[in-house]
Amino acid sequence: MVTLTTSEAADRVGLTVHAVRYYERAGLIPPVPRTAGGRRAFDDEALAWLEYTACLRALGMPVALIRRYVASVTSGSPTGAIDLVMQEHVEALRDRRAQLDRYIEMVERKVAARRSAGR
Amino acid sequence: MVTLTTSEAADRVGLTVHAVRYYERAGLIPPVPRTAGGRRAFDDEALAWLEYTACLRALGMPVALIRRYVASVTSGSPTGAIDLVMQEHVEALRDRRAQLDRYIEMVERKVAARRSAGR
DNA sequence: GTAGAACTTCGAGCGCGCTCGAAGTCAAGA
DNA sequence: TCTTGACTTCGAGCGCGCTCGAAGTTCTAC
Repeated sequence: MVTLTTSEAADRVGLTVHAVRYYERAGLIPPVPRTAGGRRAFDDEALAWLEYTACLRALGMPVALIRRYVASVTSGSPTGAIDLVMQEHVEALRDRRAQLDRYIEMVERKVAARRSAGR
Repeated sequence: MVTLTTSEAADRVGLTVHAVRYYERAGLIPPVPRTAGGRRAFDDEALAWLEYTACLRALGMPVALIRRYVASVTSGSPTGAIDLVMQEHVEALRDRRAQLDRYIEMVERKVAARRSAGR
């Protein structure tokens, strides 16, 4: 089994080592397997979690919500409540996308107007 | 000329009065016209600025950048540099939208997978 | 065996973007 | 005129999400 060190994993997902450690400490990813010497050894699963969490953060999902999600999944909680939360997040993302479309158009018009007005 | 008070303007664009005052103080909007008593009286132009700035903030444009933009426009600076910055921001928005699309799909797959796996 | 790099934990600090409270001023209604 | 309440400035405080430094440990190369 190939494993990665903290810095390798951080590079892989585009985070700093500090951020990666913070993610584990803050419960944004499940505990990462360790070597005999106590160092993190990211296996495929740990890396997948890290990637997924990095994605959720990039989407603007709050740390507290990701923490709840991770806790729910790792505890094997049978309630579907957290999935509902995720579903809602996806809905919110769609809204945000639509809003983004409108905003892009608005900013473009502004820029174009200023350009045609001779700066 | 119809003008709005701070709280009316704030309601209109979905900000708090504190945030509106902060925006002016921080140079995110040009100085707002005042009544004889020193109170803000938002005319159409001031309101348009407020709406636009609120939009830019919602898009994630940093306060410092908006400040530069506002300073550039209000000073009538002839350089097109700030427009370039805005153009770059629009490009960044497009990238972000594309990323958002990918992420939405990714999260959806995850949610669907957990659902079909019986929670 | 030892130097040095890379890792570890812990806790403090920081930048952003507001947010709020204090203390005072202004405006509209009774 | 007086009350009520929304407005004003100013500066401090705060929550989030890292970020960094200190002090110590472990791994790797020589």
